[in-house]
Amino acid sequence: MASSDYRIAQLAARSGLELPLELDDSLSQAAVSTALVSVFRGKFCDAILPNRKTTTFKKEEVIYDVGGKERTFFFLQDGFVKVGTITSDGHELIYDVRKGGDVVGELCASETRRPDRAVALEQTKAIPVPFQDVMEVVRRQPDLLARLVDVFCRALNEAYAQVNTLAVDDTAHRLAKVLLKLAAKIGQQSGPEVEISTYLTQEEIAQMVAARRERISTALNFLRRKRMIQYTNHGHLMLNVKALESYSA
Amino acid sequence: MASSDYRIAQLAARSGLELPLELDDSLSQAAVSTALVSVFRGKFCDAILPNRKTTTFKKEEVIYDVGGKERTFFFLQDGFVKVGTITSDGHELIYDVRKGGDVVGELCASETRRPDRAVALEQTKAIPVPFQDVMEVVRRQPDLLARLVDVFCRALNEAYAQVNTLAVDDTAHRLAKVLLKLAAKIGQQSGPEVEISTYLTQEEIAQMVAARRERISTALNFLRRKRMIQYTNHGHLMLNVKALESYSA
DNA sequence: GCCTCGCTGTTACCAAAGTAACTGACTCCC
DNA sequence: GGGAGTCAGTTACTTTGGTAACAGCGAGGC
Repeated sequence: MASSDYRIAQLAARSGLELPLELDDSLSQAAVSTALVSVFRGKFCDAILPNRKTTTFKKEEVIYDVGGKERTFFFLQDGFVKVGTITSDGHELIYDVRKGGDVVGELCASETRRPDRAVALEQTKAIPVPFQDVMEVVRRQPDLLARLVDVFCRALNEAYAQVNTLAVDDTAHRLAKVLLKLAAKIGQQSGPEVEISTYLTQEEIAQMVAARRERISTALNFLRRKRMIQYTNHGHLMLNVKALESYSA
Repeated sequence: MASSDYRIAQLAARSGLELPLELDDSLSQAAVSTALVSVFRGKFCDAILPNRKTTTFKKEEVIYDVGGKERTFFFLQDGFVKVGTITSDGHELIYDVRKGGDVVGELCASETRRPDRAVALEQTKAIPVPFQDVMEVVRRQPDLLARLVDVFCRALNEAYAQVNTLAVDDTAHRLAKVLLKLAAKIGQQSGPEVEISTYLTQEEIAQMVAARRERISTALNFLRRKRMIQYTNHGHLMLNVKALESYSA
């Protein structure tokens, strides 16, 4: 049903038809998942971060890049970062978005050349820590082991979730899932909705969904007509999390 | 060039045309990547496995399933296992294939309900070890930490590689990459080629490639006509690794 | 103010992949 | 030896998504 709606919307877009703006009858309470918050906060930071210097990255600045050989984790203090790679055909592909309290760069644990890259979406403060130091701290304080394992395991889970959605969902459903992930990770409650306060271009969203920008434009409009999201031209996204969840399920 | 060949092959298949069986002029030496062999062999096994009992799983038997709540790793002694999940639309999706010396079930480290499943492709011997015991051993022998991290990090790398290929490659290229992965993981050198000795149906290969079985049939035939692979009806795959690598690059 | 540039929205067209349906070959079991 | 079941190969048709091209809009610089 939802799927065939979207198909009709696509056809309508092509044929220039205007769709009625149906009011969604589920006036839902948005709820932000706290699934992936700040796994490294607390003890880990206390143990590893004192006496290290913070680096500040400007918006758009590359924190580390594909092919990099320095084996360092970055503990994000503040700001937002996109983690992804450059595909063989030269396009950017975004795996994940992380924020203050998260770590990035963990893939250097087994590779000598980084397969991924991280770029600041906003001005971001991060503390670089050599991988060896991380291991050393964990060896000395074995109760931190669970935290370290958790970081990898969550990332792995999410990566598989992405494989799943790429394997079965169409663009609109993938987009809904990406928006929900953003809500959980960088969204802030704003009345009944969740707001994404950092501005993302459709191109960037397309890189997260793994689809062309044009499709994203159509799909965002579709979700907006369905009252699952709101946005204006260069404005912020406001998400109706409950509606998106029921759509993407 | 290679891509447009495949397109022509598809059109030919539709129109009933027969293509000339071009001889591939690169008489290459196959080389099996040893990237992912047996990370947990050696010290880890010595430390964790003595005095535990082996479980034997028959071909097709489920080792653990989606939704399972037991938090155990399985150390594979012998045999071949597929790791994957059941998608929301009820189809199986295969993430990975593992063999004696590898571990499966590592995702239980952060989830309470397993998101994945593992099924024996052949008769398989495995030693179940509660996650807590794994952590305990690592705490006691911190030099094993690197091994544990490596297991997760490699899996994460591979998962991202899968996201990449799903995002950019067509079916034939994804298939070539899956075959190379199989060669590296469960292949055995056989003269100039690499043989996949466990029999996989096209349906199973389709679940690894995330495409319909019919596409796989067409794509396998395409690769066979190009002399990149050999196989007979219920027979084993023989891979020309070098040719596949140059195709999938 | 005007102009450029980057972002969004939309279209017509084409290529890739899913769907459904059927055929033939082989295996296993009675 | 016959029949059922499973797997591979192929096709016609439909749906989805990528391609290319362009128009409108708004912000910022000159």
